[in-house]
Amino acid sequence: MPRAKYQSIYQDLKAKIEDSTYESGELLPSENVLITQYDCSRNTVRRAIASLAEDGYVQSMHGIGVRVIYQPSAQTSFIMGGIESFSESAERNNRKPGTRVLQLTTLTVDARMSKRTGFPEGEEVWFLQRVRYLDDRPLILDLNMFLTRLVPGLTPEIAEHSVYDYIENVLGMTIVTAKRSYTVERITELDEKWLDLGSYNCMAVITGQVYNADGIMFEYTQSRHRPDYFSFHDTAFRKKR
Amino acid sequence: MPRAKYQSIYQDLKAKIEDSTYESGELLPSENVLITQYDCSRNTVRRAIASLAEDGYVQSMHGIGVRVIYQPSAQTSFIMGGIESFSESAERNNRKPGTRVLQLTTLTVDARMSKRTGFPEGEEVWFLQRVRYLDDRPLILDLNMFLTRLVPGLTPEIAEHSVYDYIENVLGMTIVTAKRSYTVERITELDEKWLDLGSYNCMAVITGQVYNADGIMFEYTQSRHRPDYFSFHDTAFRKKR
DNA sequence: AGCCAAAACTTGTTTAAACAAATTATCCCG
DNA sequence: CGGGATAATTTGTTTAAACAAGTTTTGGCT
Repeated sequence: MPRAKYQSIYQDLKAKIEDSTYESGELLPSENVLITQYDCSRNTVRRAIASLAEDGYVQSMHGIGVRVIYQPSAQTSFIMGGIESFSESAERNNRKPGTRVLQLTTLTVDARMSKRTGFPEGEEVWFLQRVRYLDDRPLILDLNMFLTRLVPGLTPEIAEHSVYDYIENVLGMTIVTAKRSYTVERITELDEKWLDLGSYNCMAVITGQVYNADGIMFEYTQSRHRPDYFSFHDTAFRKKR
Repeated sequence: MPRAKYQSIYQDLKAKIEDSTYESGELLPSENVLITQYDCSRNTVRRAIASLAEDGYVQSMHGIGVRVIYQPSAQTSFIMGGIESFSESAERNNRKPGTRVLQLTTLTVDARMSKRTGFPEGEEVWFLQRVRYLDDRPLILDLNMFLTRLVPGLTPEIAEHSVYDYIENVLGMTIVTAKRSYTVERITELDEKWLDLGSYNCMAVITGQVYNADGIMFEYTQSRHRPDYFSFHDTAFRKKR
């Protein structure tokens, strides 16, 4: 459960928006009302509301109030969001996850690899390649590289289950930030060899760097998805001049 | 220029990170130092730092400091981010923009269209279809629908120049929030008819709803990009349990 | 009724203070 | 010299207060 008061207010408001206690298009109760409802200060309420705005749930209007702009998404595809392990995503989308490990070796980062991944040259890393199954169909090709210095003791068994579970619950490392880039690329021989591609000649590709609690980049990842099993959602704001 | 103090601090720190005054991997000066540097309160400094973290520029570490995790991205492709008009994006990526208007009509939203776009049934909307050129090559197919009630007086001339410029500077409406969904879809007959597709049989598709300052959704948009001219960047955070 | 000023209510920004929690540096003692 | 408690430093959370700025309501005057 949330350790901070603003987080519990955020979650309570979020739940009430999702179950239409506060309906889309309406205004939230004013800050003063929420202050008495949650018995807290104005800043704490405002912090919760700011998080909801960041998620695209509400939009503040100066002098007027806070409008609910939430729209439930009826998505049937594989939805990305936040930092999640494959197992977590599959579970959230009500699909049966499966994993086949193709390769697990160590290698030393050279100049070319350093430029591509962002790892310092000379660092030793794990090189892990996996096929991901959703409901028994091979749909995603995952490439992961982990700093062996920070993620020691990887085994095929761990890679088949969940590396993130191992990192967080066995090694005790905290995962914090991920920077990602979304592109669409032509299929490769590896894609064709291992995946069920249908007639697609493109893949949705997510590449990213992941940082731990010390602000050290410990993982580079590339995830190749068959197009119809990929969907990503985002909220953006118009920059003020 | 920024109206608020925290915004100018944010921009100043951002610039100093981008020009390596504060290098990646290093710690920012502590909050107390920044308070004296910028002659402001702690909350104001913290607000600026929170924005930098949201952008993936820094990461705070409890009891230690704020680490810079910025990495400059070599942007060779067409990069999306924030809410921008096509002209603005093209200019930022140093490409010559061009537009050809295919269709500009009005229609009434029926049940099927309402479900797809999120517009209320019965509303009258503009239906606008355009081909977008980058450096004289047809690469993007844009479909826009605007509430005629909120965006009156559209003409092919405006559509060829910039609808957003018309909305903001002529109508005086303020654009605030955009919710987007990124998917990859098979090419359609329209894609093939109007665009230079190479051998791709997929398109990167961005669909979205845009809200104005009153929290009213006034635009539905679908933008179909040729894969090699599309790239989107994002920063995500691991959810705390 | 209509108009206008004032008041009330809303969100936005900034400062100040106190305490909590995590890490690092210091100092004292054996 | 080593170890451990203590102090200092750092970020995290919460409260309180004041003022600014935008919108709506009120009320009074013509």
